[in-house]
Amino acid sequence: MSEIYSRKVTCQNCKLADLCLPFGLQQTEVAELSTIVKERRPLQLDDLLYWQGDNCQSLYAIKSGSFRSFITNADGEEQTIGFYLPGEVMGLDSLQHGRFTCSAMALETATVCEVPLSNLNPLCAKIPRLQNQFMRIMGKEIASDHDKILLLGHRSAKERLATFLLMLSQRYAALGFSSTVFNLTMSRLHIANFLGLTIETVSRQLSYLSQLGVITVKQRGIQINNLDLLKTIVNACPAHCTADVWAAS
Amino acid sequence: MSEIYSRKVTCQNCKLADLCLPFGLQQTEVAELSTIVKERRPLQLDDLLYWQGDNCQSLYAIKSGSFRSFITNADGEEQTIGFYLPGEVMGLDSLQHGRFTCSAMALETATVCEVPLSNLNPLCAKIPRLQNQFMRIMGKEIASDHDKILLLGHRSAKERLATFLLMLSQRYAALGFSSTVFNLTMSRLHIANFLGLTIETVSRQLSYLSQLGVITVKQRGIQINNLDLLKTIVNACPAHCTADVWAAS
DNA sequence: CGTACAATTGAGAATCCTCAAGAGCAGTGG
DNA sequence: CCACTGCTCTTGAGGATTCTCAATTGTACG
Repeated sequence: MSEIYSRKVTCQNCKLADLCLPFGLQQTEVAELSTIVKERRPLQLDDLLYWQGDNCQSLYAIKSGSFRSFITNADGEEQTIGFYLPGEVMGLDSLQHGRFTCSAMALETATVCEVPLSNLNPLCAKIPRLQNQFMRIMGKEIASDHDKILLLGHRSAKERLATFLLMLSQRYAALGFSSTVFNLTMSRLHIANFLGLTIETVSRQLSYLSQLGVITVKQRGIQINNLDLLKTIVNACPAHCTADVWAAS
Repeated sequence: MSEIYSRKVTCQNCKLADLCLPFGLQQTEVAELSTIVKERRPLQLDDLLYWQGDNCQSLYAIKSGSFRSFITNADGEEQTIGFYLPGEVMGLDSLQHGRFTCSAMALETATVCEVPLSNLNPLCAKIPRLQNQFMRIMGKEIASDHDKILLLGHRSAKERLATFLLMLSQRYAALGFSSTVFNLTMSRLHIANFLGLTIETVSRQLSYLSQLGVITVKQRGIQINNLDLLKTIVNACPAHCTADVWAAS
């Protein structure tokens, strides 16, 4: 571990560059961006990256590991808003008033690149390509949030689970990982909390998908056996469809 | 009508400036911004401002009226993502790939200011305050979407309706309109579609809130009689609470 | 090996949906 | 002015999905 962190890590040699702020930039521009990245910070499981209400000085790009963002309501209940994987940028919700509107917690050992806003803004003005990429990242966050709104507003428990797995699959694929075999870094409770379901319902739907043969579940381990069928369930499964209908296809 | 549109409309004399892109800018900067606003376009009920999949050349700031944004799925079903009021900017979801990921339709007679991206980006680089305000607007969109995710994932039908009305109330208040008396510009169907409910449930919950005396409903007309109680329902109403509990407070 | 925690499975209850009918309102035409 | 039509909205009854409560199983860790 220490060997990894002693080696100088820059945006130039980062494998995630194409998903992150450097995408589309020229070599010299990436180098310039790299100079403003303040710190590569390691975190452990359940470490808080930032807390709801904190003053936001920086955005955070995930270099490794995964995070959960959540809002704590007046009763102290945590309500999960989303999950973040490497290459994704966290903290964009704070740009409205300069304060984080949610908290971010590490789901496993993780590292983040801290990008101070006081440096990023001038650099965006100087490098139009960076400005464009930052816009793309914000647009992606908004489009992704719209997908979540669709998911929560218009899908049954079965579809929510299928969609959740498919989204993870696609995000892992974009990272160069397997799209069919991966480990969930979040607990059933976090999944349930995110999908607006109970852990029992999450467990039941996972069992159901497992019985169909679409996936194999072994604790946090997920294997997708039939990606096409999973997509079919995501797109067209009406609330009243039965197991038999889908088993037949 | 023609009289209004013949008069030169600029960002400088726009009453919504403080909610929109000009906020925080100096006089000369507002004037400069105003020159890139291409067109003030009037629309009628059910007119499409843009269509899902269209190439996005411009963002649209609402000057008057209201809009509904929605995604059409493979089966042709419309799924409402959100509602937009004057001073709000539409089209931010398209910044990821340059194409609109949803459609926008006028809920009533409306006018929008078209802001070409090809002009806005260079101007942001030139005017840091505009850059900052644009960031704030995008942050607001993201924070607002997070609120919707919370609403749909963690709230009962009763709370969803109460929250929906409270959010509208606050947005109207920000516009200088009454926060307690307003007309819904969207049908029950659109509300239901947005909240992930059926129109029957929406109607029932409105009746319920009406019986409690919290609101008075007359078709599209809404009057909030007890804003505090409405907020109480929004914040703390567990799924199993009964009418009596709330009537007592 | 025992404890603590996470996850699964089952049975009954509550919420919300589906289907159906009726009421209210706007617009049209006689 | 009134009846008719079409539409939106409301209200009711029964059914389906999901939640709640409870017990069991499985896994990790000391």
